[in-house]
Amino acid sequence: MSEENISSNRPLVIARMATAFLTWRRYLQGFLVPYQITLKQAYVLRQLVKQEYLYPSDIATMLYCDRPTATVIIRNMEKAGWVQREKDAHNRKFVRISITAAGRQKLDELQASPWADPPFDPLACFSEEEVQQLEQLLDKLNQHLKQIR
Amino acid sequence: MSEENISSNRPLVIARMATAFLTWRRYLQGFLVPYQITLKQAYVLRQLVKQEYLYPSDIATMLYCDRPTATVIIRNMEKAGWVQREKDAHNRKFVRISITAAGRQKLDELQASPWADPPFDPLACFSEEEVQQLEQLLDKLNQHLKQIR
DNA sequence: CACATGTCAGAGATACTGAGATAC
DNA sequence: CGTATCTCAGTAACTCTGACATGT
Repeated sequence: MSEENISSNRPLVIARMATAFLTWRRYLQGFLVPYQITLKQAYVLRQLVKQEYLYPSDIATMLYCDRPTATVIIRNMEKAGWVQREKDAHNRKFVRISITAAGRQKLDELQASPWADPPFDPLACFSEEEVQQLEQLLDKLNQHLKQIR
Repeated sequence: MSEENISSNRPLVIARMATAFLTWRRYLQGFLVPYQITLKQAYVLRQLVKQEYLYPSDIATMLYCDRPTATVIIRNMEKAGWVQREKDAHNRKFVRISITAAGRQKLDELQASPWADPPFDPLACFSEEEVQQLEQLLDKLNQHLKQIR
């Protein structure tokens, strides 16, 4: 998106974040093409290895999507055999999503790909100080944007 | 996307830009729901009033998508009656996309909605100086990311 | 009952690949 | 001929709305 792109009049700043984000996303996605997996799915796998299990609503939060959307994404991953779902015995209105052996194997493949360690460093143009500056500004922004919810 | 979200290991910075961007996009999209138009479509309309006509490849660049994707988006807008396509008389391999009367009317409606002038200012948390800092950092980043192409 | 979690159905916009027609 | 623009077909993932079943 060249300039104001998706956003409204004033916040060209957000448009620039969009450009950077989308560029980076496309770059990473390119590495995953041979592996028949999407970025979101790969991200979920990466989280599941650390967590033992997650609830669908956790995944929705992580992926920044609605719960019905998360259901679809989880279903696609279940079809691929990477995750499984089980009723939570302690609270039966919850469902535990956990990674399978096939899912672990898939993630291992991915970890050996450039996706896990991209040859291009997006922050190479910055000094350490600038990185911290940017981080702080973005944190402040996201904190502010929480009011939107 | 809560934290590293869609991105790879190191660049949590980009993940934060994703969060901000997606939050803002969802916020704006919400205003457009009653109008039966998407953000991308509204953005294209806004550009077309200024430009008299655009080529599909221009639109692809603006929307940060491939040309086939732009074709689909343009087709959807043509179905809705907001744009029309004509062969470029000077260079017949080009197609001119221009806004119709119905498209102008639609955009007029939108301009009266909060989409055109959102009540929430995403940058209200920043001083003028910080806004400029952020802009500069983002420009630098995008400049750097151009090497990816 | 209220509330939250998860699912389903359905629709639609988006995104990509691969191929091909057309024009320069 | 080589290149660029645009389109089409087909596929698939994502996204949302609205409704609903279930469990606390």
